[in-house]
Amino acid sequence: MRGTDTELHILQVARKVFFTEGKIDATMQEIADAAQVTRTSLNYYFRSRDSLFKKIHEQSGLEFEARLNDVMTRTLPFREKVDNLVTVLLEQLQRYPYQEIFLISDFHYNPDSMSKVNKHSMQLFLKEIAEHMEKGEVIKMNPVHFMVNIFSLIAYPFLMKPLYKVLFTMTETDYANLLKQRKDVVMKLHFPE
Amino acid sequence: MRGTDTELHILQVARKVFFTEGKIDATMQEIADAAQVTRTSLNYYFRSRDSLFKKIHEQSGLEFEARLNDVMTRTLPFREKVDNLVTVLLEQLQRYPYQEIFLISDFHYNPDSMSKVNKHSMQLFLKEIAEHMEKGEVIKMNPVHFMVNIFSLIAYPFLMKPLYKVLFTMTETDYANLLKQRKDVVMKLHFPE
DNA sequence: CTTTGTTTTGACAATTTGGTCAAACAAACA
DNA sequence: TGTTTGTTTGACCAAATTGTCAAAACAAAG
Repeated sequence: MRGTDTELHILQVARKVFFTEGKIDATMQEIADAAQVTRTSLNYYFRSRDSLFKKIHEQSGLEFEARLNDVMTRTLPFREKVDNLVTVLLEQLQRYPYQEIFLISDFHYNPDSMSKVNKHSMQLFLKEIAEHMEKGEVIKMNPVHFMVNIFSLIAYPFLMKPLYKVLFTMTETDYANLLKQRKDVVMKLHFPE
Repeated sequence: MRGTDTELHILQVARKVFFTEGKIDATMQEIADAAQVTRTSLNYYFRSRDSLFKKIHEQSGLEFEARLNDVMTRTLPFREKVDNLVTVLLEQLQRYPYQEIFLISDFHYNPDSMSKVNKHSMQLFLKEIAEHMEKGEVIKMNPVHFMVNIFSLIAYPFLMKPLYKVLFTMTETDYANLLKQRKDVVMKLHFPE
């Protein structure tokens, strides 16, 4: 596989194994197999498992954060802004439903990994939410609750898919449809008719 | 330590390590230390790590499910019923915030572990929700969305506590207060004035 | 065709983890 | 007191996993 950028390829595959398939404790061998390289190659490109994981973790975190920042800081009518925010969330979770879980699990072993999160644009956005609540465009509540609501209502159904499919007796496509409707649910709950 | 019920003690400690502290891949040694017994004792009482985990998993699942069923089938005014449901959820997540996550992670390796979930009382409750929506007591939507909303709005903030504390720049007590307000948020969003 | 620097590979060592076992132990009992 | 029963322990082994290394394979440049 010379010539093609193996390093990038491995990163993408590993990311998929971890964050898409949710194989939280995938071994180097599993990742190597998935990427169709030998395990030794993994150590050649990335020193250790830890190093590989950290790289993916960080890269993914930054990427996601950048997209969120992007949406939150763009000048747009508030409702559209929230709409875009939800879209970004949906896309992200479609691709990497387990990323946040990893973040949280990892936290117990690297408690400082959170500290890098950029809080500034969130603070600005919270203020913006408050303003639009004043104007009556949005249901009134603590803006933090508003954000927590959006994240929760979108992310959790993705996480719990295996369980909820059974609990509510739904087929794969049923559940996929349900997920598609989530944006609508979120918007209707928070924006008064 | 004869006389005292070591087995039960170990179960409780292990459960705490797994589901409360979120140490998703705690080793036998870690659990042994936490329970202040030797690792060999763990194998004496429970054959293997797998067996120990399964026992906790199953026991916890049944316990939680029983509490949910209990609430959903009790005859009560609908609004109080939902109120109780949320209370049960809150208590459960207060104690074992990571239980559901384990369930999901585990799913990849034991896909059939979900099949035991009791779907009957959920189906009944979904019908009940629909009826009360007809009467206009609850915001109208697909009852499945209603349930997913409740679970999501309550559970996710518990899971994401480490991240959200940082993201929203909150102290421990600030966040604890936020969590206390979640029931109110859920109710206000779904029950019209 | 040879040289050069990079990539890939297989064999190996080190570590971690889970599980077994026989011996030691303590309490209950004959 | 000596025996039985259930519990605890430390010493082992086996399997899985990670990481290293030197040699081989390779592609491109000279």
